[in-house]
Amino acid sequence: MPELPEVETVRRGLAEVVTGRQLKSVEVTGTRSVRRHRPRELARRLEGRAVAGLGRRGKYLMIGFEPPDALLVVHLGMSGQLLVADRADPVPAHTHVALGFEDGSEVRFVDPRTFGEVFVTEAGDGWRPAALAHLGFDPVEEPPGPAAFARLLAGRRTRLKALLLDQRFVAGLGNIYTDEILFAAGLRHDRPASSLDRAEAAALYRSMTSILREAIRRRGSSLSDMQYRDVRGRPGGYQSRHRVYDRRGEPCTRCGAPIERARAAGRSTYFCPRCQT
DNA sequence: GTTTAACCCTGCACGC
DNA sequence: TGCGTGCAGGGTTAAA
Repeated sequence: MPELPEVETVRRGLAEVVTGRQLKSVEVTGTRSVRRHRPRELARRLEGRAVAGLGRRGKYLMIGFEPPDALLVVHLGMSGQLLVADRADPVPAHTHVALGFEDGSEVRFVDPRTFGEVFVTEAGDGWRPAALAHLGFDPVEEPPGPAAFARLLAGRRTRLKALLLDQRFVAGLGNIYTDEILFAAGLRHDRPASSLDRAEAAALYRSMTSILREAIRRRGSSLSDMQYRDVRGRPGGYQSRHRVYDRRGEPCTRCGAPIERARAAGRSTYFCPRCQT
């Protein structure tokens, strides 16, 4: 399931391929993926325009068009992929949107579970569209700093796992990276956010920023066949660095205690019962 | 304000 | 081998 590091990897891969290219056609074959629009609306608003650049806010990918006042926003949901192909290549199952460029290349939005979506919106100031105004800070693009982060935690009684998953608080974390971040910080998922002292808040902030940067460096996490792939269909490499996620019963890499699984914020949650307090 | 559950959907693991 | 069942998860919404 693509989270911030995976979306960032897709953004970088896509930027290399489509920046400056003119969009020739938009073909919509899966209406659920473009549920905010009528099927022809994407084509009407974007065809004939050139790609100005790529951006990202949390798990949302933004393709900006010239003149810079329209954005094609993509959320990959659970199973979404953006794949670069040649127009002549066979079209994979569950391809819902195809962006055709003037040079014959194609960007395909493939999404078996259809939790993802694609929509077009006004760019707004500095690529901050109103449609994404609900998002909290992006921990890679706009890290608030440890002191401000501690202040954000202070007023919240919510448990840490639920808070980190809340896109209105911090944008880009999902189930995998919240568990990895909490382990690295030595904090349990069910600690109320407001119970952290200054050192714990700082540790959480450091873990969050450093794990995300390292995961981006390793091009994200891919856990199984269905899972995330980059724009060329290649898996990421960060899964080998997972210390707790999907490791129930395996020994903690730090203390040897078996990793446990619990239900938190409606999600499977993996943690070390000894290292995380 | 916070928490829980349901919903959308498909592939896959599992038990029989 | 084949079938049915339950689970997985991101985001939104409703209910508690």
